[in-house]
Amino acid sequence: MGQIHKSRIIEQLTGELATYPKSLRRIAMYVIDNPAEFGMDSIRDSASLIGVSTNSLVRLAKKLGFETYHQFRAPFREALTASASSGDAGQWIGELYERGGKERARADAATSVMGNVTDALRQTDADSIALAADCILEAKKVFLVATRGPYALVHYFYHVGRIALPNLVIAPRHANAPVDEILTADENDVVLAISSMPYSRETIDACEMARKKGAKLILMSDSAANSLPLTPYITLVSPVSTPHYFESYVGFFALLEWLLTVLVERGGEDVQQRIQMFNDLRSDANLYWKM
Amino acid sequence: MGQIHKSRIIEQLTGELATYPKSLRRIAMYVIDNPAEFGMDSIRDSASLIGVSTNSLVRLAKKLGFETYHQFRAPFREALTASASSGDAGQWIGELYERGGKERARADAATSVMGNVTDALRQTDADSIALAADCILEAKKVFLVATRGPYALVHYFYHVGRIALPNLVIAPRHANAPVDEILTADENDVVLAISSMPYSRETIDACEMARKKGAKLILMSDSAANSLPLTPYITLVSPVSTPHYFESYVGFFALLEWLLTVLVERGGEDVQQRIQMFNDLRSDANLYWKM
DNA sequence: ACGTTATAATAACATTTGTTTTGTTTTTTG
DNA sequence: CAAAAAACAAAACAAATGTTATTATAACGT
Repeated sequence: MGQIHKSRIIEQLTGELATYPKSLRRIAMYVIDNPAEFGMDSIRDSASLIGVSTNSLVRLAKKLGFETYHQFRAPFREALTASASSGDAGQWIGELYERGGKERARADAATSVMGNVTDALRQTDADSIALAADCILEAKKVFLVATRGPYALVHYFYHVGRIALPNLVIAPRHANAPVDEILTADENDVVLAISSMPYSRETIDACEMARKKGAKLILMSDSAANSLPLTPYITLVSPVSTPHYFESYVGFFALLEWLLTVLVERGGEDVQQRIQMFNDLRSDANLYWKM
Repeated sequence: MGQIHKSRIIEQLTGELATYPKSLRRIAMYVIDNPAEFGMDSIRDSASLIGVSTNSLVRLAKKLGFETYHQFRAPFREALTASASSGDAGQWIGELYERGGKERARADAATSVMGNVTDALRQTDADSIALAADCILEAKKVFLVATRGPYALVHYFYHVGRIALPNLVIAPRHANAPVDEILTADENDVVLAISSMPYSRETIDACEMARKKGAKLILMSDSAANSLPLTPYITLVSPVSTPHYFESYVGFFALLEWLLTVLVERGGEDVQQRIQMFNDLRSDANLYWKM
């Protein structure tokens, strides 16, 4: 019951986000991206984390039709306890912790990495992936846009995906800016962009150009709310946070592999034949080591 | 982190349960059986649900060594938010599977991605990672070798790692074969190679050259046994198998992020300062999008 | 049985949390 | 540009939550 209400609230927030004034919008974005923390924290904690006053939270609750802030937060709390009761997939991590010492550090690292992967897979629904796959399969051209860290992800996607799809283009190539490639895009094309907050300006420029040209935008980001101004056709969300000094993209990587899987599936017989052909050609060309 | 503390507390409660007096025992049983509710509810709610007074809960907290009831409950709260974001991938996959048909294939994809990450982290012990990190930190130069799919992994490792380590070199560069770079390697250097069966001949050539020059070889592979002829100094193993037509490198990716984490940890203060400096320079240079 | 100690409930207290009020700033409208 | 309306933060207020003190009860040893 609570689950449903929670998702309905998030849906409403997402839809009405654009019409909200400054503070309420910041709250809505925070709630959309951090439903668990929002459910757990007190009104003061949430307010200070978001950077607004407490009664801004109360006003948003009233605006959404709730009598009190309590009623607004309640569905998020129920969702928390509901999700906690189901399976413990990562029990082995806890056992690691028991051993202490280096194993404990390993448990921390594993928790963080595993958490991002499972979160990415759980938050993304199969329909979004399927829709993205269909878009990509139907597109005339697919531009892959990313800079810095996520560029490696795009490279991987290109390397595997081009076997199935002859129409992939990595956007920043030939020492160009990404936007230079997107100039040739049109409404038959798809742009797949990967970036996390704070967004790379180059990537955003490319996304905006893509929308202007009428191409469909598939965005992989760590925040659904922050990406709304770009009006993506599909948004695939994965967390990137770690307890350390850099961001973790393993969640994105997992999503990309899932997307590749679905692409091959939906591509049908001929795609699978193409893959087989590639592999055959490679071993003929003495690309593999013989022991 | 919270997950782990929570399970330790529950373990303690379970063990000492028999020695507790009546009220404390009732509380302990309740907490063991209803950790989620206990984490969510207020002290009065829990007390009335259990049928004891509020300060019985406080006494139990003190008995367990906590300063306050808050500290006693905190791990359970953290575990709640943690499980909401990462806990029940298994359940979610199970639901997909129930639907049958195409949904079942998608469940398989998610299962295999998750499984590869889990196995990679579980099979690799912390000592190997720590040893690899020390080798890399002490090396004069570190050559990163990979071709095709894994090249994206090396690119990512380079992108993040060069912030901490100024001595990284991607081996296949300037349209060279990997082995061309390795020609300059010596016994003070380390070669980090990534490849899965069947091994890329180019990568293997580079590895053999590295050994001949006296450099230490760190190999990431899907098989420890098959890599033995290369006499690697350290072998990091992750499965790459999927039920589909291509290999999954998400396990390697997870291992690399773990290695990066340990590198930053062991690199100490100056490495962390370098990372901060990089980030500052980037935002100064208008590389990030302002909303 | 008696006194002592441990355990527990009640109630008083202090802190935190949610709500409402007030005044100021920002935005909108004429 | 000025007036009105909306949005907001700060602070006052009330309710809840957590903590401590007091008192009563149960368990234990001599």
